[in-house]
Amino acid sequence: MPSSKPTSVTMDAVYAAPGYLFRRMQQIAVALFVEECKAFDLTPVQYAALVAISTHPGIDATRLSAVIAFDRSTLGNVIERLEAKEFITRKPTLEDRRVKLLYLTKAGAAALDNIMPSVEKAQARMLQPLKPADRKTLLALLTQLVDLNNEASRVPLRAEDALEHLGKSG
Amino acid sequence: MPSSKPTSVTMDAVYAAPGYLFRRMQQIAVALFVEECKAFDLTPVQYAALVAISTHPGIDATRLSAVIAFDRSTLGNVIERLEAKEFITRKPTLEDRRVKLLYLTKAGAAALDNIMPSVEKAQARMLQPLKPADRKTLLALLTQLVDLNNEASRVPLRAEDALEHLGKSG
DNA sequence: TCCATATTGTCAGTATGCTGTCAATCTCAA
DNA sequence: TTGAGATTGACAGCATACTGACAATATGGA
Repeated sequence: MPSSKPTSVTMDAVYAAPGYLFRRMQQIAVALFVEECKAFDLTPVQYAALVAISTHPGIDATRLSAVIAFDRSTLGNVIERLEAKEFITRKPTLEDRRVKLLYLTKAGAAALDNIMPSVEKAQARMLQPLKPADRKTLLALLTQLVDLNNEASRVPLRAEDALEHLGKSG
Repeated sequence: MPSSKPTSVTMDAVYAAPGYLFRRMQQIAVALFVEECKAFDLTPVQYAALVAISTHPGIDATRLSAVIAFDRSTLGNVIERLEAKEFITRKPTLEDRRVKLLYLTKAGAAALDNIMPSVEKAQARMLQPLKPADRKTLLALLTQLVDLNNEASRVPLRAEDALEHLGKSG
């Protein structure tokens, strides 16, 4: 039974690794979102962006990326697609000719209203298999962990950044 | 306070949604993995594939996709890259001319040995911010949830599939 | 004012992930 | 044995994600 080779990794070790479990849950979460929301032509990412733009009308792309913890590069394409669907508009500003401010269109606002119940159903389904008490525990620990690990990701969440554009001319 | 408009979503609702938290933790987990393992030229996905091939020498791509819960399409590219790095080899078989069996090369086995400590360090860092007891709780709930939601993802985990190829000629 | 520096949106390149399709091949029942 | 149906690897197309670079523009100090 003993061997001269280094201890080899087993699949069980992989299955028990937090990184593997997070990847798997992300996979599952997206699948459930897509299944519940397929009628609305919005991905989870596009949905989050839409909510942020709805909450912060006139935000610019860089600020938006901080508010939803998205890479700036990735966000460019997301914005492009949301604009193609006519859910948002991009308006240049005279104050700073580099930035383009983002606004929800009527269609975008309507889409948001319509999709909400399905999003909530998807979110509920993710935790459904757990007992209610366990759901609360998991959610609390996860929230805590994401917050404490915020700086570890390339694009940390900066919810406050959303307010910056208000102070510019106000 | 009452309004004729539908209740609008807030960012706080997004931040508290399990789907958002899972996406965020996945982001963080990958960032930590890459940071710890950047010297080894292996992504988390490539690492998992390598472990599975190491554990199941002579597995084919379809079986492999079931063992690590990966889309078959995606896996093709992953295998391609692992082959380009000469960490694995693909060998056609006479029994079934459609399949190509996967084997670790010496370089692949060495890479796996070398990267292991860094992988473990990355995995540990993900949960580091939590109290030890909370880490155990989170891990247990997460394992449970992933298992119970297994069928929800497009590519459910089928760990047993790995053994199928053994029965063929044995 | 002018210039070093920073910021903004964009782009190219790489790597997951998913849907859907296809040709080659295998299997099994009629 | 043969032909319908399943399986396999491959591919095209779309949508995240990240790295690194770039031109246009802004900003603040010398």
